Amino acid sequence: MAGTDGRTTGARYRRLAADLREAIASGAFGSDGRLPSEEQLAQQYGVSRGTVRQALSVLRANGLVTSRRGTRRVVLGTARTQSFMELMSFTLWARSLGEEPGGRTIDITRCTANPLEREQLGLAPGAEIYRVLRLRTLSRVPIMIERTIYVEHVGAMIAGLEPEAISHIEPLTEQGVVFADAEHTVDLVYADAEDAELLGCEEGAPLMRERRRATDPAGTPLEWSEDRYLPGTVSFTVHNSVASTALSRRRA
Amino acid sequence: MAGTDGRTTGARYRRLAADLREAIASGAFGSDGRLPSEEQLAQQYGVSRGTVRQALSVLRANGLVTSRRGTRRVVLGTARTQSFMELMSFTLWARSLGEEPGGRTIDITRCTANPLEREQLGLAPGAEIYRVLRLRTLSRVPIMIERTIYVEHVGAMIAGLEPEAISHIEPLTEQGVVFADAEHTVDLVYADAEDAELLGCEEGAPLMRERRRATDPAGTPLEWSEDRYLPGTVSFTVHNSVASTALSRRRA
DNA sequence: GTGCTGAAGTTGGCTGTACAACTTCAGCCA
DNA sequence: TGGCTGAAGTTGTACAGCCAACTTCAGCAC
Repeated sequence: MAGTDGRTTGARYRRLAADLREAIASGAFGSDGRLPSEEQLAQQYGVSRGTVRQALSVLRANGLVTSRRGTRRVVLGTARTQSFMELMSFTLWARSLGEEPGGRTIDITRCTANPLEREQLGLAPGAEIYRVLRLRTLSRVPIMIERTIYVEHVGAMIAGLEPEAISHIEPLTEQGVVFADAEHTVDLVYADAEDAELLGCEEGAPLMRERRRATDPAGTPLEWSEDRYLPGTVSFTVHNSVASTALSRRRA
Repeated sequence: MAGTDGRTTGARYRRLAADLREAIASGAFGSDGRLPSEEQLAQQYGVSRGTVRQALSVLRANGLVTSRRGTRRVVLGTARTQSFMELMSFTLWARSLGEEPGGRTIDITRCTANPLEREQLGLAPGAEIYRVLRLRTLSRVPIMIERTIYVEHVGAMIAGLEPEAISHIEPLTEQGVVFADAEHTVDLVYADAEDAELLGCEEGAPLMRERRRATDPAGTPLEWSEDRYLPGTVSFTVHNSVASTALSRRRA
């Protein structure tokens, strides 16, 4: 809880957003959930109305408050949306749940990217990539199988890690690799022989699949991953509104 | 394509965003995909830099462009994110794909909400709701089964429609019901007897489930729906970034 | 009581300004 | 060649102000 909340660094509007998020979670805005007016918040926190609006737009995008011309904002929910990194990193996510994350690297190889992989990572013919296969556990129970391909310079860092390393993304971050954007696609697939063996299910059993393409701040792809979860272990939730939608339903 | 693009009404930043979206889709920013600076766009369109930034933040949230201090923005992708209403309305969505949407209302009843339903819609004990069960088809092929509960005054409108009505949401919109926010949760479930009969699959077969809670601009819940899709018919895609994340992974 | 009207309150939209933080790149120096 | 430095360019953050659009509600007329 005290990781991102109550922060003392960074932009003012972000600190303010964190403050307000905490206030909402603690039920500080009464039973009707009406927030103070932007002007009142501005005076209260000693910032301009513009800064307040910036902070509130963050909460709005996260589905925490409404916004509607003519009336004060009201609390929509206290839904704790995870940070971007908690979504990228299985390890971070597990820890935020209070569970013990585990990982076993089954295989990691360096090879030339095939056409499909080149397209996913935006690479030129002949480019080298790393393929990584890992089994992920939560409190020692197998949950998910992760097939990731990394761009060469990132994969090289991964290859330098111990096979027992629980988190792959944390070391990357420490070495200056920055993940900035990702596109996630969720659908349903059936376990192949490898999935079945590693996850301990039957071949052909249904699995939830999350495919993810992540890029750095410049828009350069860094990794492309296909994760397969055992049924009943996770679900994915997304909030959207007329004001902002990053969600889409696709025909398979 | 020409539904939301090239608009001539609404806020300036929205029109500008639509313009820029179109320009990106048509590849107007060259092979490197570098956008003009905010200042240049402001002069070009005769608006202030603030308005340009508002427009660009929309594209940013949709994953169309990067944004990074110090450098110009670059095109990330042309991913067509759907409008909020296309996500809410199966009918609108199907039409945007060029497919023929169909719907058959199996059952619609008015009754007293049980505790679970009351919680979902934020109702007081004894409140009345409408339960609607529908089978949805795409080009006459069964795709999805939809179990929706509506708040009383909305359900009453639904109940007044013909059983053959393809779209339920469009009539609601015409009668002034406004959907503003929604929270979607995607996971995997197994078909019960009813699912199996209606969708033509076997009992116990895996299905993709999307649960959705939608509210009006004031934050009042309007509907709560549980949709079950046959495997291989749809997938859900969401873009997120360090700047904005409305997505979260939940432990089941 | 019912319904209308208008004032007050609130958020949305747009402009302008200023500075901070960061990236890029040319040019210089060793 | 290699690396450093500094200037120019660009986006991020914050402030202040103005008006429009909308909601709410008290007060009034009927």
